[in-house]
Amino acid sequence: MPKPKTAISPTRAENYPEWYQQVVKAADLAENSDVRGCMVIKPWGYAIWENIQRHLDAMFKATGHENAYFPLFIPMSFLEKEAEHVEGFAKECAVVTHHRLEPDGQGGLQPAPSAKLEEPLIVRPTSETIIGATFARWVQSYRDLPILINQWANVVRWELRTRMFLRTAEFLWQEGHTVHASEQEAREETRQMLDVYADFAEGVMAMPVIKGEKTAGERFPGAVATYSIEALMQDRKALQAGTSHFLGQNFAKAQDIKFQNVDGELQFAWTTSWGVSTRLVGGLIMTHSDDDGLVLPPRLAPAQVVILPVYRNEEERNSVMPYCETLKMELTAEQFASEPVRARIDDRDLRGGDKRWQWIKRGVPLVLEIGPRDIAEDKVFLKRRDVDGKGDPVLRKELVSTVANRLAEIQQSLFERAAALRSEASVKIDSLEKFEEFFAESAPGGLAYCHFVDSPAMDAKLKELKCTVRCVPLDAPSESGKCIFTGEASNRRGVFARAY
RNA sequence: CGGGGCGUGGCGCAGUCUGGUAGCGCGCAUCGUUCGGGACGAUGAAGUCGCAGGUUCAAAUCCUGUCGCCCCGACCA
Repeated sequence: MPKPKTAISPTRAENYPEWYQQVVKAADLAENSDVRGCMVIKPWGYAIWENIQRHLDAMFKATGHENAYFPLFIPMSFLEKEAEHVEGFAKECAVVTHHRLEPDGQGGLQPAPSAKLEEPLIVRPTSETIIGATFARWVQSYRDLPILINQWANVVRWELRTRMFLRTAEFLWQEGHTVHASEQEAREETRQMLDVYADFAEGVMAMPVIKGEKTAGERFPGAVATYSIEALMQDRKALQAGTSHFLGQNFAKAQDIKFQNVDGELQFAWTTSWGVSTRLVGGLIMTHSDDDGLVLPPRLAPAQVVILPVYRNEEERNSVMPYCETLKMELTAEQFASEPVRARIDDRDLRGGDKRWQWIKRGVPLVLEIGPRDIAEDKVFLKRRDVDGKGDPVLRKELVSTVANRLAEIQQSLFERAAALRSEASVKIDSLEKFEEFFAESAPGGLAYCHFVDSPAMDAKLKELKCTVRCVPLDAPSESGKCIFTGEASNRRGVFARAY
């Protein structure tokens, strides 16, 4: 049987969405569950999420936030308090109506009519309302502010069409919720957390992002302003990777979050909320992976170095294994990005080629093979995941002293590769004609920077082209121009793209 | 909610039109030969054919009902 050229089939070029599914499967990240739209996150995928959590959590704490936990259930009436919020989420809420089951008389179960809840509970799609109601009790004086809270949780949004990690009915995330005495402070918080997300995405995930503000149509329901980080995937579609919302006094008024200021006057507080989810894992996959499977940036890799012992018999094993064990200890004594290098030995009773390909598909940055021949020369055989080729022999001593540098190099090169794709796919467009060409069905697409003014005409055109306005970049220079859709005057460009 | 498709060992499928002993590939287990880029051979374990009725001497196959899943659309802070 001829060896397939690539570990993943189809390739990205052949069928990108199918390639994505196959990578998730081949890398052992997750699988579909018995519940529609919900996935089982497997150990390798969950370990990546844990690394994401660990880094973000440290960044949240470094900016003064504390973790807390609020209920999974929210009384239905809470959702009704903020009109726009209802509009946004009501259509996709799971509702709990009973608290007991009973036999249905046909061998099955049914909700007991006598156990019907007086007021239905919804499973949180996001927690602004319940957290806001709680905050209302916590806040009385300006001395109680600011409140800076984060929670790690699961939420449910009954999406009709789901894709693993990118959009699932239940997903894991963190949601930050803060309360401030002044508008300015709340606005600064919103922007600070957007910066945290961007720093994390670029520094830890090696995923370049654009920081920007959402247009009115794309705003979080109930928010005054929504900011996001937007990343470009390898198929040139954009992915919203994180959002930070300035909620103004909307939720404070809806939920009665009031305090007395220095002058004894009663005022509504200013709130923010911000979140990222397991969708980041989807972004990670689509930013770096190739036709042999997942490619992990070292800072998030559950294992940064995997050692594969090669031996044919017990005698060889007895010399190879201790060599590997010592090497592993030497490697884990090294530091990369202020953490011990994560190395592991794969001594499973599997064929060598099989094992090697498993780790390639799982995206491990460095894979080492060590057999009697290497030991004789005090070498290891090193394969770097992000570059083509079989690998090279390296002196053991040299490997140990350079492992941190090599990981840093991979981290850097992944970022640069992604940034290069993005700049190649980014263009300024100043006419509707060019815009239509750029987003034509047959065109590769990408990021189009255009002058625009929100209008029904624009919405219609975007819908026709299956394209969306992603954001107005915060670092966009002010320049005068004309909206490509209506010709109205505009002083800033927005980013347009097809999106997930 | 509209259109289409599919439910058969762990996974992927054939068999259904034309009713007659449930099959194939992968995976799994054992043994042997192999082994530095995805091995090969032999043997073996594993399925009440989504569920419930009906027709029939006989149903994976035909009929009725029902449940579930997938794809396309609509929807998607």
